[in-house]
Amino acid sequence: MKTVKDVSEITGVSIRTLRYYDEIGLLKPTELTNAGYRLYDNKALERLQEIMFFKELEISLEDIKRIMDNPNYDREQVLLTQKILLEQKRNRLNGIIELISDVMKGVNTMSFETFNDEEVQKILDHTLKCMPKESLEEQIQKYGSIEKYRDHLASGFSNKQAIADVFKWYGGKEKTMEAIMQSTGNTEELKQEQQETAEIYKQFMAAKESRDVNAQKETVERLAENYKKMFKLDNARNILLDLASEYLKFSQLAEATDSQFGNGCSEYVAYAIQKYYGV
Amino acid sequence: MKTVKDVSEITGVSIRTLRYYDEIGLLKPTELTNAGYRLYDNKALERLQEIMFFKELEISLEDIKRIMDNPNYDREQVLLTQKILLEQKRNRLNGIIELISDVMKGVNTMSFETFNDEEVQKILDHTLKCMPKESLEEQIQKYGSIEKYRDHLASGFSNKQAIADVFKWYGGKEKTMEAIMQSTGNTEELKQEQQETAEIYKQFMAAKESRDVNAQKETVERLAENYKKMFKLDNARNILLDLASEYLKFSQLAEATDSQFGNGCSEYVAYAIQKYYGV
DNA sequence: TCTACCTTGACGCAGCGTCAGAGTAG
DNA sequence: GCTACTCTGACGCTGCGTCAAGGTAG
Repeated sequence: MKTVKDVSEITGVSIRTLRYYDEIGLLKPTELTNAGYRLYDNKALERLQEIMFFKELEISLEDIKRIMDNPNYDREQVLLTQKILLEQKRNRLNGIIELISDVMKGVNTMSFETFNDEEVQKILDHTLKCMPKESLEEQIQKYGSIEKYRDHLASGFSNKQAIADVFKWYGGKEKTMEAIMQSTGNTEELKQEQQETAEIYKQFMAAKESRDVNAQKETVERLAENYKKMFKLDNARNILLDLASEYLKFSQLAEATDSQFGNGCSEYVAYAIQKYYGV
Repeated sequence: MKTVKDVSEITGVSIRTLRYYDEIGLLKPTELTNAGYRLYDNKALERLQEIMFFKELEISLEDIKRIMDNPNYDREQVLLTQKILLEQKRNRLNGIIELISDVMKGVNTMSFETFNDEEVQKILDHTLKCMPKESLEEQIQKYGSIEKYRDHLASGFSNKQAIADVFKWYGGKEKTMEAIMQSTGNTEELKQEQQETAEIYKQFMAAKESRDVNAQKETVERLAENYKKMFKLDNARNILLDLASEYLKFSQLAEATDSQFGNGCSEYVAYAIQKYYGV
């Protein structure tokens, strides 16, 4: 029979921990002396070893208790679930690590101030100038005059949430301005980008059919690269995650995507993105 | 001026969180009404956005506060530190995930019972039978008789901690027995294994010289593979981590390794292993 | 009697969620 | 006066570390 100190020294588990395990009923001492001293036998030690093993797998004490108290509990199922959970966590960390790396590349600019009027004017000018003639005329038709359309665009800048999202993608005001100013209205380029995007979505549908986990992952990476190029982003994580949640809202965007590439496409892409980034 | 509810709806941050940020001084409301209602202006919203951004990077609220309250605080340094920390976490997860995968392959056996006498006898018989003749004779010289040597070996089985370690490597009793019984005393094989190990350690020293992070990682992987083969393990994580901590104790093993492969070798290998598994 | 153990509380940690009870704005 | 807010406590969660105050074994 060993005292708490013995057990602690043998196993490296702290005395407080032994008390706690007793408290929550995970590891009761084999017996108690008259004075209430805890005594453990070898079986208790073995149980403790097994507890430590599961703890290393980051399984919660409550789950460990469940596993060990029902010998017919499906350990394999528990391990599998735990593995999936840890993979998710790891993927999330990978996403964040990548985000930090990319933020650090352009680390000089991380202010979250909103645009002032002058900057808004500049952006609008640029936007209108770069729009393809046909779509500009279309919009003018729709809004009545170019001034009204301009006001509509400007009103977008009062939508705090939208701006916050954009900042989140770009990491700050300067970057956002820069990206907007660099974007051209080059129709040819636009077409190419659309074609590339279409291909990627087809690739998603193929991965969906074949249930190929690796293909799924690679397609998400391709999509990320594409978004980085298209929007001149350093990092695509946030914008892709926003895209995913938009898809999952059964929004117009989801409908449009599904009707173009097949039913369930948007849902699959959303799922793939979230899985990739561990969300 | 926005109330807590407005801010919560705009940003998705809960009201309780706003109260908490006020409490710890991370985000104070712009002003308070006579009745004590919290009111926030746009600047506060922007600050909140920035807070959310840092929070996404898993930076603690205390650190966020420090970063934001000293504008001349070295953000780049904070990001770098955070990145290293997250990479460490990720590596740890990778190790655990691998461990689970390997445990699941031989999932039938996960009992931590100790050996009974009969089993101990079997193991001892096998060990003695497989030992190269010269070393057996050497040990007999040392201990006086074969019986005494046998007793010495058997006493090793009463060292609970050693057994616990072995079980941790193998995942249970059955596996351990199996591994022991399969191990042969083939001298030729042993020599080859030693040579392979020596090569790996030289590779470590080369990586040490060149400060090549990738080479370091790959060498750890090679070492892991080697251990798996040598000891017929499913997974080498635990045994390598034990090896690392043994090296860091400036033990005999560390001294021997250093004298064979060069000064600082054991320390470097230990560091590489711990880094690889994120410990 | 001295010393090295042992015991049971109880607070603290991070970042809020989730009540309860009471006041306030419109 | 009704409703939808708002406020300030205060406890709970996880897994212990770290005291304090007091009993016990040898």
